[in-house]
This record gives sequence, structure tokens and C-alpha cells, in this order.
Amino acid sequence: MVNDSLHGLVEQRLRQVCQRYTNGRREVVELLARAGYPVSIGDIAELAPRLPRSSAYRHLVNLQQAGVVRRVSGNDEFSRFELAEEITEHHHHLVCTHCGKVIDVTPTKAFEEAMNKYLASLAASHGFASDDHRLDILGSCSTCRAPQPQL
Amino acid sequence: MVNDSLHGLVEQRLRQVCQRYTNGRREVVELLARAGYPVSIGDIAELAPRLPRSSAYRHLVNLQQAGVVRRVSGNDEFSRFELAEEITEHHHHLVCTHCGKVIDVTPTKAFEEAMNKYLASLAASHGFASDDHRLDILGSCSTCRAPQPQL
DNA sequence: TCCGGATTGAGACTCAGTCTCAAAAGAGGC
DNA sequence: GCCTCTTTTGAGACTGAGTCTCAATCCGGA
Repeated sequence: MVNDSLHGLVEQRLRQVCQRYTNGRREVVELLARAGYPVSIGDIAELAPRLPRSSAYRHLVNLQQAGVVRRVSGNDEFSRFELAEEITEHHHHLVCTHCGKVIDVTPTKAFEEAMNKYLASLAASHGFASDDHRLDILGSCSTCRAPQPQL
Repeated sequence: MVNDSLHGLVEQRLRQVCQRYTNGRREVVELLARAGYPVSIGDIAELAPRLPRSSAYRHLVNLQQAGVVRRVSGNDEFSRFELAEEITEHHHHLVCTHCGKVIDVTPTKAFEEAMNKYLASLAASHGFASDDHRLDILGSCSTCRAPQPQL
């Protein structure tokens, strides 16, 4: 999952905006790639305790500018970060409204195509040009449903 | 738009959780209904300058507990609030990635049904029970596109 | 090796959002 | 109307995510 082509791609993207691919940035990218789900700043502090908070935020901002990382808003008040879809692949999120857990899910191509087509016309009817979409499925994960099987 | 049936419904909902429909809460509900788009705490401070911030937040929490209001996360870091869909109607958001503007859009019934069906099975395949979904269309509004017609 | 610009760490700062507590407002009984 | 008890409200202190600043460090090129 965390392979060389990922790092090559990230480095290239950073170079395009005149930035180096330093150890700190590499650490953040590896962490995001390994996690495989949108991580909060708390997760980062836990997974990379030696990385100062100010540096973590700065790396995330830089990587966002380079189009490598995107910010995701969950169900709670704080933001989470994940690798951009151009780096991984287009996906949506399953959000547990009880524990806040977020899981990535990849939709079928057919569904995406139908949705894109529909959304473009919906947007156009309101004077919008649609570039992208963001779809979150809200529900309860298996762990949170376990104690009450009849939810 | 801001009619008596709305207030009746809200009062009923509040009563169900043993709370009164006071002037402060009424003010917040009217403000949300009049706005017609998800408002941030900054918008509230602007639209109801006499309402203390702590009270505004408390009202929003109470109204959320009563199922009258829901929290929406936009493209930026802070939360926005809108009347719950049970009060208004199910809708999605057109989000302008340039100016942050959010517009409500109502999808067709056919589209919603197809999507719900698909999302339920997608969620189930990951052990989730899906209750609801949240779909934002990201793009650029007519105003932001105006200076560069070839976007 | 030296220089200049990019990057980093530490910590102060900002401000959205929460919490506390005393004052005010309501509901109900007399 | 008056008293009592509970709920609501306003003011402001507090918390913590996220930003900003600045001096120290790193790195590429000459």
C-alpha cells in the first residue's frame, strides 16, 4: 500500500509547487497511506507522537496545496485528513453517528456515472458548474449496534 | 415560509423532550427558517446581534436534541446549522468551492429512491446499517464563474 | 565552504465552542 | 397577587483545535 510510486507521485506534486519532499512530509504521507481512513489531528498525534503539532498542520496545508491531501469534515466538530482521490481512488465515506468512525467505500462505476450525470444537471439548473461531489452514508457500525441487536 | 405550523411542530418536538418553546429558541428557529441555507454561528451573530453566543449555542443544542435542527459541516472549518429535514424536506447542498456559498437543492424522488437502495446495500456489505446520507455537490457558482467564462 | 532560501520546532496567540453560576422568567399551587 | 420550585438565560471564564511568529536548522547550488 505504501509503495515507491506513491512517494514518487507526491514528490512530483510538491516540486510543481516548489516544495521539497522532506522527512516530516514523508512521515505524514506514510501515516495517511497506512491509516487508509480519514485521520484527525488527534490520530496523528497518537500515530506520530514525535511530530510537533504545528509541523503536522503545516505539512497538511502544504500537501493540500500540492493536491496530495484533502480535508474531510466528519460528523463531529474537528477536521480529518486523507490522501486525495487522485492519489488513491474516488470513494465515499461510511460514518458511524454513534462512535464517529469513518470507513472508506468505493462505489461501482455504473453508480458513479449515473450520479455524476444527474448531479451535473441538478447543479446546472441552479447556475452551478459541478466539479466533484462528496457523499457520506450515515449509520451505525457493527460494533455500535452489537449491544442492541434490535436497532 | 415562516408559518404557524412550523412553530407548532417545533413546540411539540420540544415538549416531547420536556422543554419550553421560549422567545430565544423561537428567534433561532425563525432565523434558520428565514435563511433557507445552513447558517454559521457568525451568520447568527450578524442576523441576531442581541442574542448572546452562549445562548445561541445552547438553543442550537436543545433544538438538535428535539430533532428540529441539524448540524452541517461545510467546506471550511466551522459548523453550520439548518432546520432538520423532517421539518423542511430532504435536500442536498451545492457548495461553491470558491466563495463558500451553500445552496439547498431538492433531488427527484426517483433519484433518491435509487440512491437509498444502492447505499443501503453498500453500507450492509461493510457491516453498517445506513440511516441517512449527506450529498454535497462541489463546484463554482455563477457569480464566481462570471469573470472567467472558460473555466 | 559559504550563502540564501526553504523547512522546522517551540510556543504564543486566536477564536469557535463549552461550561459554570447567579439572575430572571415561568408554571403551578395557595 | 404572592410564594416556591424548576427551567431558562446572560455574562464571562475556560478549553482546545488550528494559526502565526520567529529563531534555529537544513539543503541545494555556486
